Amino acid sequence: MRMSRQLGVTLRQAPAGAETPGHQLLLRGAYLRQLGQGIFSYLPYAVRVIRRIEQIMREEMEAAGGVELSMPLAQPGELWKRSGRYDKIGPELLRFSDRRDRPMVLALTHEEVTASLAASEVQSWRQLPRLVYQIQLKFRDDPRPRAGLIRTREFTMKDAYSLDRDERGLDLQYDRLHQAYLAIFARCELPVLAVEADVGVMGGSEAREYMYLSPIGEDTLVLCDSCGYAQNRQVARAARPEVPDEKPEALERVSTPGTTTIESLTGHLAIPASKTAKVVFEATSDGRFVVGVVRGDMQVNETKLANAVSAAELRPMTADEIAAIGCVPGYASPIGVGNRATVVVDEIVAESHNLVAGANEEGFHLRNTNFGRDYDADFITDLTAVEEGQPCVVCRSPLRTERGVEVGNIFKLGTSYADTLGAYFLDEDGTEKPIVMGSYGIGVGRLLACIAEANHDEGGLSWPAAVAPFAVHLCAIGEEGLEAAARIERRLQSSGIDLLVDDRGERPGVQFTDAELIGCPLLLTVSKRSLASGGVEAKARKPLGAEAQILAEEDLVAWVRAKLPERFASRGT
RNA sequence: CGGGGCGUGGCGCAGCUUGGUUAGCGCGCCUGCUUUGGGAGCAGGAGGUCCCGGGUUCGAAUCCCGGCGCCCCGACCA
Repeated sequence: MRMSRQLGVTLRQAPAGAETPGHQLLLRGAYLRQLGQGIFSYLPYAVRVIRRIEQIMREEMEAAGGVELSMPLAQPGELWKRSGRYDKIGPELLRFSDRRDRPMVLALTHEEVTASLAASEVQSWRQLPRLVYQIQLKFRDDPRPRAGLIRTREFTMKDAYSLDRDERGLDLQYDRLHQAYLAIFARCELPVLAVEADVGVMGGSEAREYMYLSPIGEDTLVLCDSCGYAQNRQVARAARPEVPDEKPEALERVSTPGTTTIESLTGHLAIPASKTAKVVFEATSDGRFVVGVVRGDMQVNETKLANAVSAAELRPMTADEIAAIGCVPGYASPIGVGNRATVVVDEIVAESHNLVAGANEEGFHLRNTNFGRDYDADFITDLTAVEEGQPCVVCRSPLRTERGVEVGNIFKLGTSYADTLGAYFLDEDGTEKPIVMGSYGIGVGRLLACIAEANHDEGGLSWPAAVAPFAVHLCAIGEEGLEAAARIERRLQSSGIDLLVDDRGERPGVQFTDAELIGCPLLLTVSKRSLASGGVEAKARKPLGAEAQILAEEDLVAWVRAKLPERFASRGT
């Protein structure tokens, strides 16, 4: 590509609002422009990086047995009503009407269409297993896009769906996709950590997320350095503390004026927070009230609470709603709530004796509350949020937390989509069974953004060879340089080497700084001076400021191929 | 959705508190001359509904009201 034909100019200063280094450099380097909140145009350089990433994904998906197809972005709302997600998913699902006033949605993922295709195409166990994938736009009307491409509303995703006869088949594909994903990220040179994750609105039984560790990440990961335990904080567990073995004592009402927090309560009664219980009030989107109870020294993990009551999402209850179930904020407990709310008690609380809890009366608490005697629960489960330093559930070493960006995920979906959308097949034994599905996604733009975050220096971007927009950036300086550059361009291109030629006639300094900013792995300079010394100045982008060597034009192709083996070797070729 | 911030030529910003001549600066852009290996110099020039709508006023970028857009924190989330 000739730089003189490029649409988009490099910027000396990043537009205000670009916060992360990667986002700033993608804007400055003329890769990216923002059109609206969470909506971006990809300029020619970015498109080339995306093509490289997508090619890697295609190769690895094909190697995993996948076949590529393409499913629509705009879909009938009816389909989503059948799966139940039309009502389950909130405003992130963009809904609109077509000209005949029929409900439509922009897909934020493609389980429904896949199941619908499976229903019509798969009749026999002989047609299973299958793995389909696509690289497709998605739209998710996110309440808060951020950090450039890290979180957008419109985004391209490589999504794949597995279809199997049974759980065993799903397990096999799930493991195969895990390996494929590790291969994709490795080839993109993005370090990722696979962590166990919550299944969320996707439904299903098991999920894993691929995390690029970075402070700009929005997920908190719980890690154990000694045994390798790694889970998203949404599902992570710590080892449970010892619960003292006590005999239940008699319930006692005590005056505790002005103690609406655990801190003030423990101070007033001179007891540790671990001898108290506290309560959170949440409501589900279908109107159920939920009371969660954890020990006073612990925090509620909302994801766990939502999962306990099979709710897609929770919102805090209003003061009126709390009063309606007989509770008093600050002096609350599940005692007396009865069936006015779903009570979920953390397992540690359920095992503990004689905790101090609210009396549901302004200014009063109760000593010696005991689960089972004084109140009951609809569910007993782990509700606690893991904190840094707590002992690992596996090996009891202190846990560490870290931020991460989720660049990919894999889900075992099970049969829920097949059941709701009628995707059944006739098994070998003559019985009709639902197809067992898995779902596997990688955000293409987010992956590009993470690679940019992970690969830059003071000079600008510095792409891994496998995904760089061009293998070579050639600066043509002066009349002699331009003439030689045309020759070099023909020579490299005829050998299958893609290059960006800076033929703008800018001053050398401008060309050099732009070359470093754009970040192609190999930098060539041709000029009157270099020609006089015998050819072309050549050096790698990394490390910044490396000494260049002079190469004869006829040696360039061999040099490039030797420097970038990963770019010219693709899987299976 | 709650809290905070911002909106002035392509980009970055000043001006607004205390209303008052032609709305400024840096970068970029155009023309000419000089220069030509690390973001050139000189000279000349183009380019602005000061986010939008209302209001106050003799007069609004500036004050008031309403709206829109974007960013950050939180809630939420592939």
